[in-house]
Amino acid sequence: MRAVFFGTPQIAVPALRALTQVAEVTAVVCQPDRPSGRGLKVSAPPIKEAALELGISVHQPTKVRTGELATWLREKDADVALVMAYGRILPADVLGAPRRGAMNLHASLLPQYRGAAPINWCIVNGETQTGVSLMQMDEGLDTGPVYARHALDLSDTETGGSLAERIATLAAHVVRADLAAAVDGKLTAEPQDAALASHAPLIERHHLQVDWGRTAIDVARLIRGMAPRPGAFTLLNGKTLRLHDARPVPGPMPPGAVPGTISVLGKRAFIATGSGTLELINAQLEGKKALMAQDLINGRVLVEGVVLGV
RNA sequence: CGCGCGGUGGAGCAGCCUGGUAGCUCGUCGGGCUCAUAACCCGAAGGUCGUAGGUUCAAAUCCUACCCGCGCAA
Repeated sequence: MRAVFFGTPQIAVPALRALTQVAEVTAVVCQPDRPSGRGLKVSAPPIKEAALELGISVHQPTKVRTGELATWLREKDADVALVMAYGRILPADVLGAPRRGAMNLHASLLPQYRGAAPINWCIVNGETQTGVSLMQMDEGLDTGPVYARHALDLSDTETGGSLAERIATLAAHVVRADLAAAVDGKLTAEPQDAALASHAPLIERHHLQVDWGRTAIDVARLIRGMAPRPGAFTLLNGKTLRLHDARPVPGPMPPGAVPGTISVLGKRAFIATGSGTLELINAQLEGKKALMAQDLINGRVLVEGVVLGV
């Protein structure tokens, strides 16, 4: 089997490595090197690094719809294009270029959580299960027929980061277990039931700001699902306070506390919410490193009675 | 040259603007107190104030350069 891999970030690296075990990977396609980070230094996507290490040639088209990419891909004479977190919606001419088209590894149990950020949103929404789906790509957003779904149980301590690692590993397993059969036509792709579909949109900054009027459980899920990146946040005296870890604690709310109010008890910090109390475990003030609650208390970043969110 | 913040005993911070004795909350070690504690009291050790220059009688503090960490934005 000859394959071309499309992907960009770290999460797709294990799948690429797995693909090299079950197919001849003739090329890797990823997003161009871009200025990024502090100082806008140009940096290469993790998939590029991995591909070069594996001795595979890398293609980084700027545009995907000019027809050039489709022509390039046709010349590769591949049986399949395997796509995971490439970062661009591929047009029909590209999808149709390999003999068996393009297949996608998606980090959810489709048709749930179609879209850009299924890993984060499923934790934020308190799901107990998610997984990886292998599907035949069509022109829609994660709408193609599904060959296989592999499920994963979520604990109430799962974070976006920990789940991303598990998803990456599982995706690699799916490549080894199901890809060849799908390409050979031994697996049938079942159409998704659109009535059951849900959407996991690209995360924007307004999604990340905590609303202390929500319940402690909701806030904790938001923090966990967005940790460690992109990270939920609140405001502390007008500065950004990124929230890395927190958990709801049992017991009644302090009477009459305004949501967002901090109370310091010994070495621990508690925050009143719209319903229930949240213990802050780890947070980071802008310009500073991430600190445990005790350090924030010692340094008087967190003091009794301060209200978060303003 | 994208914008901004920071580097002070083991941890987190204050002090810097308005140069002149190293401060606070903890931790550690020793002693004491309490039926008990998210405790409390007494004492001790521990710091080239990121690095290198400069200004000055005197620099954590003012000036210059560099190194490192972080937030935002992409």
